[in-house]
Amino acid sequence: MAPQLKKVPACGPAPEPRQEPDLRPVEGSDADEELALLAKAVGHPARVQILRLLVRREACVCGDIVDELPLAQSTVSQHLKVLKEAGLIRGEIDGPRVCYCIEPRTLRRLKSLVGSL
Amino acid sequence: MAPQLKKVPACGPAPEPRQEPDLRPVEGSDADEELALLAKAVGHPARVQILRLLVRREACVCGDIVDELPLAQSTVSQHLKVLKEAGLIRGEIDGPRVCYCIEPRTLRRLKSLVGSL
DNA sequence: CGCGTCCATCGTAGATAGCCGATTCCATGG
DNA sequence: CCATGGAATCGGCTATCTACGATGGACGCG
Repeated sequence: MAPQLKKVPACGPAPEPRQEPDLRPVEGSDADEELALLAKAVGHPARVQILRLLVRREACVCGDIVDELPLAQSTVSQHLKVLKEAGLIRGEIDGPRVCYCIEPRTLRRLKSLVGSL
Repeated sequence: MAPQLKKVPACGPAPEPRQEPDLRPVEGSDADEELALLAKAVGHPARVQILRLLVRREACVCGDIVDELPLAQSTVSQHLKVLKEAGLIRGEIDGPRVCYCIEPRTLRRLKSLVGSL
């Protein structure tokens, strides 16, 4: 049959199954800046909700996020942009839609930085 | 005369040596809100620096924080207020000075919430 | 008492964040 | 080709953040 005619979600849940140790330091002014940047991105309930959505579903949802949140489409799009700029999520064009998924590396990085406190 | 003339730092490093498990859930809309609030408080480099300072020194520093940061005293005071309102630090009056220290419970809570992502 | 120290708060100004409706962009489907 | 629908961006408004100097209150010392 066709190679894939199903809903292959464009951005897979695990493009890197083996976890690199992430050599960057968790302290120092650079790390402080990085932690502040990531924390700021997480520092809004809607964005936490989006992150949770994307973590929960291994697959990446697209505009379903808009339906899930009590916010206008444009507002959700802005929150997605913030998360994307922080490197916490990734968006890929999947045909007519856009597919978002978490960036596990950055999420792990955030956990490391918070854990270092 | 003076009950204690030693430099007892007013807020000890461990007022609760045994760690309660913290029964609150790490998911749900309440948890999302809580995580967003804490993350927002951490979402500034100066505040990350302050937290690091207070974690590093088990003892609580007071206005030394001002000397440590390249900011005006009033600005530092505001950052301290933000952290205090988030419950991440605690301030106690220690004679003529004010003594700040981290609130280990809240910090642990933050780690739990971030870890749940 | 009067002074100096330490810290919080006030007032202000500029920047940023959050929200929305309206518009634009763009890949598909007809 | 144009039409459609999902998504990003624009414009504008309000609210919050960040920073600072200045003011004010609490405390200990001389």
